[in-house]
Amino acid sequence: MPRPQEFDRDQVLDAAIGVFRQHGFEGSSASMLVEAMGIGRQSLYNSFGDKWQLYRAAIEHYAAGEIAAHLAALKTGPRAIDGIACFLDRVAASAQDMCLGVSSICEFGTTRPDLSAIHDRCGKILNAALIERVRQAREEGDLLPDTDADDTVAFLVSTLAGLRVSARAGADRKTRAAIARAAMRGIR
Amino acid sequence: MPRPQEFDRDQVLDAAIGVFRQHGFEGSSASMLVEAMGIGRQSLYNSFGDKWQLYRAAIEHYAAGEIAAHLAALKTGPRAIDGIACFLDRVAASAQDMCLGVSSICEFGTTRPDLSAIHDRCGKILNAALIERVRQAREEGDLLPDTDADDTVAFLVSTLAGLRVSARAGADRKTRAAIARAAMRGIR
DNA sequence: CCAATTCTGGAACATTCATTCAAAAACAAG
DNA sequence: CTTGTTTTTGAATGAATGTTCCAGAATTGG
Repeated sequence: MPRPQEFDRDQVLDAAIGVFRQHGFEGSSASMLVEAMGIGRQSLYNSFGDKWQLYRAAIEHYAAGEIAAHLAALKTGPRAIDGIACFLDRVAASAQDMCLGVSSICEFGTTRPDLSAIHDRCGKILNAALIERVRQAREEGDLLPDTDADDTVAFLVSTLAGLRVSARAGADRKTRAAIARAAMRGIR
Repeated sequence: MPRPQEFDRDQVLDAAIGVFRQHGFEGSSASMLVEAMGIGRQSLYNSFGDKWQLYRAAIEHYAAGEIAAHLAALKTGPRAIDGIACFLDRVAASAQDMCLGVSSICEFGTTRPDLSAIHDRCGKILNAALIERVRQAREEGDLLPDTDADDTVAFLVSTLAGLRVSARAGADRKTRAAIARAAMRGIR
Protein backbone atom coordinates (compact mmCIF):
# COMPACT_ATOMS: atom_id res chain seq x y z
CA MET A 1 0.00 0.00 0.00
CA PRO A 2 2.78 2.51 0.36
CA ARG A 3 3.19 5.15 -2.26
CA PRO A 4 6.20 4.30 -4.39
CA GLN A 5 9.29 6.46 -4.53
CA GLU A 6 9.17 8.77 -7.51
CA PHE A 7 12.89 9.11 -8.14
CA ASP A 8 15.58 6.63 -9.07
CA ARG A 9 18.07 6.23 -6.26
CA ASP A 10 21.09 5.76 -8.51
CA GLN A 11 20.11 8.73 -10.59
CA VAL A 12 19.83 11.21 -7.73
CA LEU A 13 22.99 9.73 -6.29
CA ASP A 14 24.79 10.56 -9.52
CA ALA A 15 23.57 14.13 -9.21
CA ALA A 16 24.89 14.29 -5.66
CA ILE A 17 28.20 12.89 -6.87
CA GLY A 18 28.42 15.73 -9.37
CA VAL A 19 28.03 18.30 -6.61
CA PHE A 20 30.50 16.62 -4.25
CA ARG A 21 33.08 16.25 -7.02
CA GLN A 22 32.94 19.93 -7.72
CA HIS A 23 32.78 21.36 -4.23
CA GLY A 24 33.88 18.66 -1.80
CA PHE A 25 31.90 17.71 1.27
CA GLU A 26 32.18 20.90 3.28
CA GLY A 27 31.68 23.05 0.22
CA SER A 28 28.43 21.33 -0.72
CA SER A 29 25.37 22.66 1.06
CA ALA A 30 22.15 20.77 1.54
CA SER A 31 20.40 23.29 -0.69
CA MET A 32 22.85 22.71 -3.53
CA LEU A 33 22.37 18.98 -3.20
CA VAL A 34 18.59 19.20 -3.08
CA GLU A 35 18.51 21.39 -6.14
CA ALA A 36 20.92 19.24 -8.14
CA MET A 37 19.22 16.00 -7.16
CA GLY A 38 15.81 17.39 -7.99
CA ILE A 39 14.08 16.01 -4.91
CA GLY A 40 12.66 17.54 -1.77
CA ARG A 41 14.75 18.09 1.30
CA GLN A 42 12.67 15.67 3.27
CA SER A 43 13.04 12.99 0.62
CA LEU A 44 16.79 13.40 0.86
CA TYR A 45 16.80 12.90 4.60
CA ASN A 46 14.30 10.06 4.40
CA SER A 47 16.30 8.21 1.78
CA PHE A 48 19.87 8.86 2.89
CA GLY A 49 19.79 9.82 6.56
CA ASP A 50 21.93 12.93 6.63
CA LYS A 51 24.52 14.76 4.60
CA TRP A 52 27.40 12.60 5.76
CA GLN A 53 25.64 9.35 4.99
CA LEU A 54 24.71 10.72 1.59
CA TYR A 55 28.37 11.55 1.08
CA ARG A 56 29.39 8.02 1.95
CA ALA A 57 26.73 6.58 -0.34
CA ALA A 58 27.92 8.85 -3.13
CA ILE A 59 31.53 7.78 -2.67
CA GLU A 60 30.57 4.15 -2.59
CA HIS A 61 28.51 4.50 -5.75
CA TYR A 62 31.25 6.46 -7.46
CA ALA A 63 33.93 3.99 -6.41
CA ALA A 64 31.94 1.06 -7.74
CA GLY A 65 31.74 2.60 -11.18
CA GLU A 66 35.32 3.75 -11.13
CA ILE A 67 36.65 0.36 -10.08
CA ALA A 68 34.63 -1.35 -12.78
CA ALA A 69 36.17 0.96 -15.37
CA HIS A 70 39.65 0.34 -13.98
CA LEU A 71 39.22 -3.42 -14.07
CA ALA A 72 37.86 -3.29 -17.59
CA ALA A 73 40.83 -1.22 -18.76
CA LEU A 74 43.26 -3.56 -17.05
CA LYS A 75 41.85 -6.50 -18.98
CA THR A 76 42.66 -5.08 -22.43
CA GLY A 77 45.57 -5.86 -24.70
CA PRO A 78 47.28 -9.03 -25.65
CA ARG A 79 49.77 -8.69 -22.80
CA ALA A 80 49.39 -7.51 -19.22
CA ILE A 81 51.54 -4.44 -19.87
CA ASP A 82 48.96 -3.27 -22.39
CA GLY A 83 46.25 -3.44 -19.76
CA ILE A 84 48.33 -1.37 -17.37
CA ALA A 85 49.00 1.21 -20.07
CA CYS A 86 45.32 1.29 -20.94
CA PHE A 87 44.47 1.81 -17.29
CA LEU A 88 46.70 4.88 -17.10
CA ASP A 89 45.56 6.20 -20.46
CA ARG A 90 41.94 6.02 -19.41
CA VAL A 91 42.69 7.94 -16.23
CA ALA A 92 44.61 10.56 -18.21
CA ALA A 93 41.77 10.90 -20.69
CA SER A 94 38.91 11.08 -18.19
CA ALA A 95 40.34 13.39 -15.58
CA GLN A 96 38.56 16.63 -16.43
CA ASP A 97 36.16 16.28 -13.53
CA MET A 98 37.61 15.95 -10.08
CA CYS A 99 37.89 12.43 -8.70
CA LEU A 100 35.72 11.93 -5.67
CA GLY A 101 38.18 9.48 -4.15
CA VAL A 102 41.13 11.86 -4.38
CA SER A 103 38.92 14.71 -3.20
CA SER A 104 37.74 12.85 -0.12
CA ILE A 105 41.28 11.79 0.77
CA CYS A 106 42.54 15.34 0.44
CA GLU A 107 39.67 16.67 2.50
CA PHE A 108 39.66 14.13 5.33
CA GLY A 109 42.82 12.03 5.02
CA THR A 110 42.49 9.15 7.44
CA THR A 111 40.62 11.07 10.12
CA ARG A 112 37.20 9.50 9.54
CA PRO A 113 37.21 5.79 10.24
CA ASP A 114 34.05 5.06 8.30
CA LEU A 115 35.46 6.87 5.28
CA SER A 116 38.79 5.10 5.56
CA ALA A 117 36.92 1.82 5.68
CA ILE A 118 35.43 2.55 2.27
CA HIS A 119 38.78 3.63 0.91
CA ASP A 120 40.45 0.52 2.22
CA ARG A 121 37.82 -1.79 0.86
CA CYS A 122 37.85 -0.24 -2.61
CA GLY A 123 41.61 0.18 -2.56
CA LYS A 124 42.06 -3.51 -1.82
CA ILE A 125 40.06 -4.52 -4.87
CA LEU A 126 41.96 -2.21 -7.21
CA ASN A 127 45.29 -3.12 -5.64
CA ALA A 128 44.64 -6.82 -6.01
CA ALA A 129 43.83 -6.43 -9.69
CA LEU A 130 46.87 -4.25 -10.25
CA ILE A 131 49.21 -6.60 -8.43
CA GLU A 132 48.00 -9.55 -10.43
CA ARG A 133 48.52 -7.66 -13.66
CA VAL A 134 51.95 -6.42 -12.60
CA ARG A 135 53.09 -9.95 -11.69
CA GLN A 136 51.80 -11.20 -14.98
CA ALA A 137 53.59 -8.49 -16.92
CA ARG A 138 56.78 -9.34 -15.12
CA GLU A 139 56.43 -13.00 -16.03
CA GLU A 140 55.90 -11.95 -19.60
CA GLY A 141 59.18 -10.09 -19.45
CA ASP A 142 57.75 -6.61 -19.92
CA LEU A 143 58.67 -5.32 -16.46
CA LEU A 144 61.89 -4.92 -14.54
CA PRO A 145 62.38 -8.20 -12.68
CA ASP A 146 64.05 -6.76 -9.59
CA THR A 147 61.27 -4.46 -8.41
CA ASP A 148 58.69 -5.09 -5.72
CA ALA A 149 55.17 -5.56 -7.07
CA ASP A 150 53.65 -3.67 -4.13
CA ASP A 151 55.89 -0.70 -4.78
CA THR A 152 55.05 -0.72 -8.45
CA VAL A 153 51.35 -0.70 -7.67
CA ALA A 154 51.82 2.11 -5.15
CA PHE A 155 53.55 4.09 -7.88
CA LEU A 156 50.71 3.46 -10.30
CA VAL A 157 48.13 4.59 -7.78
CA SER A 158 50.23 7.63 -6.95
CA THR A 159 50.36 8.43 -10.65
CA LEU A 160 46.60 8.10 -10.79
CA ALA A 161 46.24 10.70 -8.06
CA GLY A 162 48.89 12.93 -9.58
CA LEU A 163 47.15 12.86 -12.93
CA ARG A 164 43.85 13.87 -11.44
CA VAL A 165 45.29 16.66 -9.35
CA SER A 166 47.18 17.90 -12.40
CA ALA A 167 43.96 17.89 -14.39
CA ARG A 168 42.20 19.81 -11.63
CA ALA A 169 45.03 22.33 -11.79
CA GLY A 170 44.42 22.79 -15.48
CA ALA A 171 46.75 20.35 -17.26
CA ASP A 172 45.51 19.67 -20.78
CA ARG A 173 44.95 16.26 -22.25
CA LYS A 174 48.21 16.07 -24.14
CA THR A 175 50.21 16.84 -21.05
CA ARG A 176 48.25 14.22 -19.12
CA ALA A 177 48.99 11.65 -21.80
CA ALA A 178 52.67 12.50 -21.55
CA ILE A 179 52.54 11.98 -17.80
CA ALA A 180 50.99 8.57 -18.28
CA ARG A 181 53.68 7.67 -20.79
CA ALA A 182 56.45 8.74 -18.42
CA ALA A 183 54.91 6.66 -15.68
CA MET A 184 54.90 3.59 -17.91
CA ARG A 185 58.58 4.18 -18.53
CA GLY A 186 59.06 4.20 -14.77
CA ILE A 187 57.89 0.66 -14.22
CA ARG A 188 59.25 -0.97 -17.31
CA MET B 1 52.64 56.44 18.95
CA PRO B 2 50.72 53.38 17.96
CA ARG B 3 50.85 50.38 20.17
CA PRO B 4 52.94 47.80 18.34
CA GLN B 5 51.54 44.53 17.18
CA GLU B 6 52.10 41.95 19.86
CA PHE B 7 52.20 38.93 17.62
CA ASP B 8 54.54 38.01 14.83
CA ARG B 9 52.70 37.98 11.55
CA ASP B 10 54.65 35.08 10.12
CA GLN B 11 54.17 33.08 13.27
CA VAL B 12 50.40 33.38 13.43
CA LEU B 13 50.31 32.78 9.69
CA ASP B 14 52.13 29.51 10.27
CA ALA B 15 49.50 28.55 12.80
CA ALA B 16 46.77 29.34 10.30
CA ILE B 17 48.61 27.27 7.72
CA GLY B 18 48.53 24.34 10.11
CA VAL B 19 44.75 24.58 10.41
CA PHE B 20 44.17 25.00 6.69
CA ARG B 21 46.45 22.08 5.86
CA GLN B 22 44.50 19.81 8.10
CA HIS B 23 40.95 20.89 7.34
CA GLY B 24 41.00 22.82 4.08
CA PHE B 25 39.38 26.21 3.66
CA GLU B 26 35.72 25.29 4.11
CA GLY B 27 36.53 22.92 6.95
CA SER B 28 38.39 25.58 8.94
CA SER B 29 36.16 27.80 11.05
CA ALA B 30 37.05 31.25 12.27
CA SER B 31 37.01 29.94 15.82
CA MET B 32 39.50 27.20 15.01
CA LEU B 33 41.78 29.73 13.37
CA VAL B 34 41.55 32.22 16.21
CA GLU B 35 42.33 29.54 18.75
CA ALA B 36 45.25 28.09 16.81
CA MET B 37 46.72 31.48 15.99
CA GLY B 38 46.44 32.62 19.57
CA ILE B 39 45.13 36.07 18.75
CA GLY B 40 41.79 37.79 19.18
CA ARG B 41 39.12 37.63 16.53
CA GLN B 42 39.37 41.33 15.99
CA SER B 43 43.13 41.21 15.53
CA LEU B 44 42.63 38.56 12.89
CA TYR B 45 40.18 40.67 10.92
CA ASN B 46 42.26 43.80 11.40
CA SER B 47 45.43 42.15 10.19
CA PHE B 48 44.15 39.95 7.40
CA GLY B 49 40.79 41.29 6.27
CA ASP B 50 38.63 38.21 6.21
CA LYS B 51 38.89 34.45 6.10
CA TRP B 52 39.49 34.26 2.38
CA GLN B 53 42.26 36.83 2.43
CA LEU B 54 43.83 35.01 5.33
CA TYR B 55 43.66 31.84 3.28
CA ARG B 56 45.40 33.51 0.38
CA ALA B 57 48.05 34.95 2.67
CA ALA B 58 48.58 31.51 4.19
CA ILE B 59 48.98 29.90 0.80
CA GLU B 60 51.37 32.57 -0.33
CA HIS B 61 53.46 32.19 2.80
CA TYR B 62 53.40 28.42 2.54
CA ALA B 63 54.32 28.48 -1.13
CA ALA B 64 57.26 30.78 -0.50
CA GLY B 65 58.75 28.35 2.00
CA GLU B 66 57.97 25.34 -0.11
CA ILE B 67 59.50 26.82 -3.23
CA ALA B 68 62.63 27.77 -1.35
CA ALA B 69 62.98 24.19 -0.14
CA HIS B 70 62.41 22.85 -3.65
CA LEU B 71 65.01 25.14 -5.15
CA ALA B 72 67.52 24.25 -2.46
CA ALA B 73 66.98 20.55 -3.07
CA LEU B 74 67.34 21.02 -6.81
CA LYS B 75 70.73 22.62 -6.33
CA THR B 76 72.30 19.60 -4.63
CA GLY B 77 74.49 16.93 -6.10
CA PRO B 78 77.40 17.02 -8.47
CA ARG B 79 75.08 16.55 -11.44
CA ALA B 80 71.65 17.95 -12.26
CA ILE B 81 70.06 14.52 -12.02
CA ASP B 82 71.09 14.37 -8.36
CA GLY B 83 69.26 17.60 -7.69
CA ILE B 84 66.11 16.25 -9.30
CA ALA B 85 66.35 13.05 -7.27
CA CYS B 86 66.90 15.06 -4.11
CA PHE B 87 63.86 17.17 -4.93
CA LEU B 88 61.66 14.09 -5.14
CA ASP B 89 63.23 12.48 -2.08
CA ARG B 90 62.55 15.54 0.00
CA VAL B 91 58.92 15.56 -1.07
CA ALA B 92 58.62 11.87 -0.27
CA ALA B 93 60.20 12.36 3.13
CA SER B 94 58.23 15.46 4.16
CA ALA B 95 54.76 14.50 3.06
CA GLN B 96 53.18 13.54 6.37
CA ASP B 97 51.24 16.78 6.61
CA MET B 98 48.94 17.67 3.79
CA CYS B 99 50.30 20.07 1.20
CA LEU B 100 48.40 23.33 1.15
CA GLY B 101 48.95 23.74 -2.57
CA VAL B 102 47.52 20.35 -3.45
CA SER B 103 44.72 20.88 -0.97
CA SER B 104 43.70 24.22 -2.42
CA ILE B 105 43.78 22.85 -5.96
CA CYS B 106 41.62 19.90 -4.99
CA GLU B 107 39.19 22.14 -3.16
CA PHE B 108 38.84 24.92 -5.72
CA GLY B 109 40.49 23.79 -8.93
CA THR B 110 40.67 26.79 -11.23
CA THR B 111 37.38 28.33 -10.14
CA ARG B 112 38.86 31.20 -8.12
CA PRO B 113 40.85 33.56 -10.30
CA ASP B 114 42.77 35.14 -7.44
CA LEU B 115 43.77 31.69 -6.20
CA SER B 116 44.77 30.56 -9.66
CA ALA B 117 46.90 33.66 -9.96
CA ILE B 118 48.90 32.58 -6.92
CA HIS B 119 49.20 29.05 -8.23
CA ASP B 120 50.35 30.25 -11.61
CA ARG B 121 52.90 32.62 -10.19
CA CYS B 122 54.41 30.04 -7.85
CA GLY B 123 54.11 27.29 -10.44
CA LYS B 124 56.07 29.36 -12.94
CA ILE B 125 58.98 29.75 -10.55
CA LEU B 126 59.16 26.06 -9.74
CA ASN B 127 58.65 25.07 -13.37
CA ALA B 128 61.43 27.34 -14.54
CA ALA B 129 63.86 25.84 -12.05
CA LEU B 130 62.81 22.32 -12.95
CA ILE B 131 63.08 22.92 -16.67
CA GLU B 132 66.53 24.36 -16.31
CA ARG B 133 67.64 21.39 -14.27
CA VAL B 134 66.05 18.91 -16.67
CA ARG B 135 67.77 20.50 -19.64
CA GLN B 136 71.04 20.44 -17.82
CA ALA B 137 70.63 16.79 -16.89
CA ARG B 138 69.91 15.98 -20.48
CA GLU B 139 73.05 17.74 -21.62
CA GLU B 140 74.97 15.75 -19.05
CA GLY B 141 73.62 12.61 -20.62
CA ASP B 142 71.60 11.45 -17.61
CA LEU B 143 68.19 11.83 -19.25
CA LEU B 144 66.51 10.39 -22.30
CA PRO B 145 67.38 12.77 -25.15
CA ASP B 146 64.15 12.39 -27.09
CA THR B 147 61.69 13.61 -24.46
CA ASP B 148 60.12 17.03 -24.14
CA ALA B 149 61.41 18.99 -21.16
CA ASP B 150 57.97 20.46 -20.47
CA ASP B 151 56.44 17.00 -20.35
CA THR B 152 59.15 15.76 -18.04
CA VAL B 153 58.52 18.65 -15.67
CA ALA B 154 54.77 18.04 -15.80
CA PHE B 155 55.45 14.45 -14.84
CA LEU B 156 57.64 15.52 -11.94
CA VAL B 157 55.00 17.89 -10.63
CA SER B 158 52.36 15.23 -11.06
CA THR B 159 54.53 12.87 -9.04
CA LEU B 160 54.82 15.54 -6.38
CA ALA B 161 51.05 15.71 -6.10
CA GLY B 162 50.68 11.93 -6.24
CA LEU B 163 53.18 11.51 -3.44
CA ARG B 164 51.38 13.94 -1.21
CA VAL B 165 47.97 12.48 -1.85
CA SER B 166 49.38 9.00 -1.21
CA ALA B 167 50.82 10.23 2.06
CA ARG B 168 47.48 11.73 3.03
CA ALA B 169 45.93 8.36 2.28
CA GLY B 170 48.34 6.69 4.67
CA ALA B 171 51.31 5.56 2.57
CA ASP B 172 54.36 5.03 4.77
CA ARG B 173 57.75 6.54 4.17
CA LYS B 174 59.26 3.49 2.56
CA THR B 175 56.47 3.26 0.04
CA ARG B 176 56.82 6.96 -0.72
CA ALA B 177 60.54 6.54 -1.30
CA ALA B 178 59.81 3.69 -3.71
CA ILE B 179 57.39 5.92 -5.59
CA ALA B 180 60.05 8.60 -5.91
CA ARG B 181 62.51 6.01 -7.18
CA ALA B 182 60.07 4.73 -9.79
CA ALA B 183 59.45 8.28 -10.96
CA MET B 184 63.16 8.83 -11.42
CA ARG B 185 63.26 5.72 -13.55
CA GLY B 186 60.49 7.24 -15.63
CA ILE B 187 62.48 10.24 -16.78
CA ARG B 188 65.87 8.66 -17.12
C1' DC C 1 51.64 63.09 31.97
C1' DC C 2 49.13 63.32 27.50
C1' DA C 3 47.51 61.94 23.32
C1' DA C 4 47.15 58.84 19.77
C1' DT C 5 46.70 54.42 18.26
C1' DT C 6 46.04 49.56 18.47
C1' DC C 7 45.41 45.44 20.80
C1' DT C 8 42.17 42.60 23.54
C1' DG C 9 37.90 40.40 24.92
C1' DG C 10 33.09 39.91 24.79
C1' DA C 11 28.88 40.71 23.18
C1' DA C 12 26.00 41.31 19.17
C1' DC C 13 24.84 40.90 14.12
C1' DA C 14 22.70 38.85 10.24
C1' DT C 15 23.09 34.88 7.52
C1' DT C 16 23.49 30.36 6.48
C1' DC C 17 23.69 25.80 7.92
C1' DA C 18 21.81 20.97 8.59
C1' DT C 19 17.88 19.06 10.17
C1' DT C 20 12.96 18.38 11.59
C1' DC C 21 7.99 19.32 12.17
C1' DA C 22 3.35 19.30 10.29
C1' DA C 23 0.04 19.29 7.00
C1' DA C 24 -1.25 18.15 2.27
C1' DA C 25 -1.14 15.23 -1.62
C1' DA C 26 -0.48 10.78 -4.01
C1' DC C 27 -0.73 6.26 -4.49
C1' DA C 28 -1.69 0.97 -3.57
C1' DA C 29 -4.60 -2.53 -1.55
C1' DG C 30 -8.95 -4.03 0.32
C1' DC D 1 -14.51 4.64 -2.09
C1' DT D 2 -11.96 4.05 1.92
C1' DT D 3 -8.02 3.20 4.56
C1' DG D 4 -3.20 3.10 5.43
C1' DT D 5 1.18 4.43 4.28
C1' DT D 6 4.58 7.34 2.13
C1' DT D 7 6.10 11.06 -0.51
C1' DT D 8 6.13 15.67 -1.00
C1' DT D 9 6.10 20.49 0.07
C1' DG D 10 7.04 24.53 2.70
C1' DA D 11 7.75 26.48 6.83
C1' DA D 12 10.26 26.37 11.16
C1' DT D 13 14.04 25.09 14.33
C1' DG D 14 18.23 25.79 16.73
C1' DA D 15 22.94 25.81 16.15
C1' DA D 16 26.98 27.55 13.92
C1' DT D 17 28.84 30.45 10.55
C1' DG D 18 31.70 34.81 9.33
C1' DT D 19 31.87 39.38 10.65
C1' DT D 20 31.39 43.80 13.23
C1' DC D 21 30.52 46.86 17.04
C1' DC D 22 31.88 48.46 21.40
C1' DA D 23 34.41 49.51 25.62
C1' DG D 24 38.60 48.96 28.13
C1' DA D 25 43.47 48.10 28.53
C1' DA D 26 48.06 48.73 26.76
C1' DT D 27 51.83 50.90 24.79
C1' DT D 28 54.45 54.31 22.23
C1' DG D 29 55.93 59.28 20.96
C1' DG D 30 55.65 63.95 22.29
